[in-house]
Amino acid sequence: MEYNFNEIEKKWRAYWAAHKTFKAENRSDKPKFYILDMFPYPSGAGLHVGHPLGYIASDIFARYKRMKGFNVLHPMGYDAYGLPAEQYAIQTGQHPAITTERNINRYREQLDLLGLSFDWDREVRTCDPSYYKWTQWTFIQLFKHYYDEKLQKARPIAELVSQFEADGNAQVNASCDEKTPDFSADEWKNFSEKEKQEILMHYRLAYLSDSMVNWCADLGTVLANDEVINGVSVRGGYPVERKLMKQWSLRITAYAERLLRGLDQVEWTDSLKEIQRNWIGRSEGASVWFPIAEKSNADVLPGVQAYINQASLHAVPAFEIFTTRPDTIFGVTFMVLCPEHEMIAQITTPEQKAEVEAYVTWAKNRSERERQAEVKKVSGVFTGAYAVNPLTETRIPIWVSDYVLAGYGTGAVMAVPAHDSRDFAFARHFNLPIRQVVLPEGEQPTDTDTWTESKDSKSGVCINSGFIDGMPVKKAITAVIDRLVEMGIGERKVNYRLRDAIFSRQRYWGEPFPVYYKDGYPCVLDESELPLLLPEIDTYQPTATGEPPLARAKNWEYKGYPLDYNTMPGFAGSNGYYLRYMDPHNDQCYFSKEANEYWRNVDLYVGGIEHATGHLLYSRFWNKFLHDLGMSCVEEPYHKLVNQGMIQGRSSFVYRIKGSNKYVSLHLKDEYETDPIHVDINIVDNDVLDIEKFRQWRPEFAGAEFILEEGKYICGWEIEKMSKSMFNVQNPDDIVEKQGADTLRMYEMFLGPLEQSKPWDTKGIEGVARFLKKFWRLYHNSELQFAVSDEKPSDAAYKSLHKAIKKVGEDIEKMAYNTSVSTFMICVNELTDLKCNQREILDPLCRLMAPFAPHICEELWQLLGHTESIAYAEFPQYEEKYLVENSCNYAVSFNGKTRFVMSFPLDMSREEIEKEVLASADAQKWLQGQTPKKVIVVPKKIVNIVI
RNA sequence: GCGGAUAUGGCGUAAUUGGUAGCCGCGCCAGACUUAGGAUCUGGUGACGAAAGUCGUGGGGGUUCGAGUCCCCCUAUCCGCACCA
Repeated sequence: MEYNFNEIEKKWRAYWAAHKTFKAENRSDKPKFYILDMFPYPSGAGLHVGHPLGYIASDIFARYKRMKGFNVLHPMGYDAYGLPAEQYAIQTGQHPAITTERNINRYREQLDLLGLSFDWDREVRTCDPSYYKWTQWTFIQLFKHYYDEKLQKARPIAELVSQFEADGNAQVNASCDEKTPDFSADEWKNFSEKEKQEILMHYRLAYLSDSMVNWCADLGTVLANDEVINGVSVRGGYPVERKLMKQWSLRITAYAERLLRGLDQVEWTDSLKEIQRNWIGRSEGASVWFPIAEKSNADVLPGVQAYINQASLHAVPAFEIFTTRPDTIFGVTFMVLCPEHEMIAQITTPEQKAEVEAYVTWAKNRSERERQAEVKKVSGVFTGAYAVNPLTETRIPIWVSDYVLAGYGTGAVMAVPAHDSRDFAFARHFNLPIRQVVLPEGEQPTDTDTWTESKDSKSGVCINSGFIDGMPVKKAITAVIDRLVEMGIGERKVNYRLRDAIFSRQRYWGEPFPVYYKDGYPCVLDESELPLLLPEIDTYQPTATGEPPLARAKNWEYKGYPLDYNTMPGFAGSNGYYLRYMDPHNDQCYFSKEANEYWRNVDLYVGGIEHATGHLLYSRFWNKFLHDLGMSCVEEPYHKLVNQGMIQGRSSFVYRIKGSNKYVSLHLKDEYETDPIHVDINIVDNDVLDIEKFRQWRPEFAGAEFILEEGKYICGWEIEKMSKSMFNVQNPDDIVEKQGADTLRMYEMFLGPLEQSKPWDTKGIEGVARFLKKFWRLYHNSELQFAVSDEKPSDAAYKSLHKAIKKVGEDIEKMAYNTSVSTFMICVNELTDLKCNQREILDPLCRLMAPFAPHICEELWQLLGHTESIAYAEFPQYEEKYLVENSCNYAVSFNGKTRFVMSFPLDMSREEIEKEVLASADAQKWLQGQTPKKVIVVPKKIVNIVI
């Protein structure tokens, strides 16, 4: 029989489905292996060849692990909530559930064509009530917990309440908002219920607060920081502005340290870990309180300590700054507040009031985009007020400028113009003093007036710095912090760039919050009320009064109290999906303890790098929280993570002569003025345009004329993103139809290293198709009848097979599948040349290739007489004895340049090899009578003769 | 600006980790079978050269008997972060 992939693939797809071949059991004596793909958002466009790249790679690994005797969990599902379905609903009025369902079905059809060994019985969809019940449930737990800094763990909020009742909050060491007030036990007891709730909100891990959010008017919703790039939304590219809104947030910052430390325990690429480290942005330094100077015009204010001691710091007007370089405090010549800083109004002098207000208004109204675009432009205004530098006891002016960010540290900085480029630029622009306090090694102090930029101060010794003069930077940092602590105005502090995750979206297509409002403060539903179903509404727009779409829902209330109008963000559902796969049908709990303790965490996670700061951070946080609750037994959810590269498109172009409907072939185009026009790659073969199809392609090309070269129209090409608009999309369905799924699988792997981006070459796949045909023919005679003999194979055949087993085995462990495919090609070429058709070779070869090309291998496996699926057959083991060589080809080089090759027995001594090489005619020719200065013989490798 | 990665034929890539650069495939060239080929099979294919040979892994230095691989400097491209105090 000819290799009929269509029939074979159809047959085995049906077989696997009918036999539930890839069903994973939660109890097994086998070791477990959990291999997960980042589940897709089912878009309306369907899959192109780039999407399955990771799925195929993980599938090969899953199939390999099964053959190695592991109980493999390899599930798939859908990240089904999200903006595109809702945007489409707004445009068409169609319910997003309907379009989502349709897209999922299409995805499933396409995925099924690829022979992926998923356990579909475990499928999850984030928009399914039986799934989002647990997303809502986790939200409720977050609401009911706070983070205990001492235990480094989430604890029930009730424990916090007991502490408040006993001692107030002075002794409490918990993650909370900056503005959390201090209170005693008595005060707590006298608070009203509403006041108590407001206090607790400062501690909850899911909390409602007025926060500065990224408001995207075009999408009608707020966005999390990772959903905004360069001041515009990641989805759609709409402008984003800062706005103060009451929103749910998740206190992910409480976990910053654990999120950072956990990175040391996982096998991710360094670049990905680095992205997360940057995003978390830990910096060590000091928090320092600068007192506001009293109404004194003196430049030097001795006795700061006495001034501070007059009252507790909080009574003296003062503001807090964060610095990583407390050692430069003697170089502080002014202070800068961000325009949003709440003390501005309080400290600004009457004379400066108008100017400051104008600046603040201007700065606040600028979009993020404008602000970021004009980073180099210096702007600011003097408040008229002064602070006291507590160490120099001098009076320093307080300015307002938008180069200080509200979102980082305290929104206020001590400016050290000599050693900070931004402070330097500001000082120069407004003519403020610059004072050098760090002297790099080997330099002499210079007049700061002559400087054109700030001086690096990473290392060196302190100068002009009072008691730390002469100290190296590192020592000075400690010394200054000690002094500040002593004075009662500072402390060591670690600061993070990471912000809490804004968790509300003013959208319809997402999980409703299990929250109602009683007397104006939020309460969570009882767990028994879950899931809180997403209600039906008439239209998916905000209301006339600007309320989110859920405000349109009828009876959207609980026991007469209004329910929350927001829904959760797109990333909510994906946070814990990997846990739910372990026990997807459990309606009593998120997942059972047994299932979790068996599957533990994901051993191999495959997906795109685009989730580096979103999903991968939130999901780790979510899991750590569930770990604190004693539910998820392993703290890091994804042990090994591989980011697959993108498959780029190879676009084809025709060149239209300007102002005409005439097209000139690639190599002649420079003789004309032309415009390149994208042309559908389906009407181009090997860069040759099918002229007739081009004329039919679109009405405007119907009358096209051509200037040909050698009778052909040659198209130009360029590597671009694979996208419909560039007409360079390859549809996997078409390839499966034309070449087969096994060919597609192997070709995707053959393109290059998994983690690299590489273009899709429409021609290259034919080489893989030819290879599979050749592979098939190994098992067949010239009449194409199945013909495998039981004769003893030759040594050469054994060697060829075992070379391949060794290499492929090593490659799979490294996921270096591109070299595996080429190894198969080499092996099949060799066996074909050897006319090998022996069972002892072809049976293991079939198993070796089964993870890559499962359909054809199942078919051959059956022809070989096996009755069980090859999916659980034993992966072949290589035996060293077939690979032993008794001679080696030594490359003989002169001064490092290879000249010829000589073969010697492996056990030949260096001396003998040297003698024989030098005696050979080839060597004599190159020596030309000279005596070699030195001869290097590396056994089993090379001979190098130095002359 | 900071951090990370990458750079090898016309193209995608490979190189036992310091030891014969270019495996495998595409493309290209030639041949076979064919009425025909955009099918199939066989052989060739880094550049220059008639050949002997010379040159050759982004560029420049270095270490070494020997460097695509190690070290230093530079260039280009991609990615992440970016007024982060």
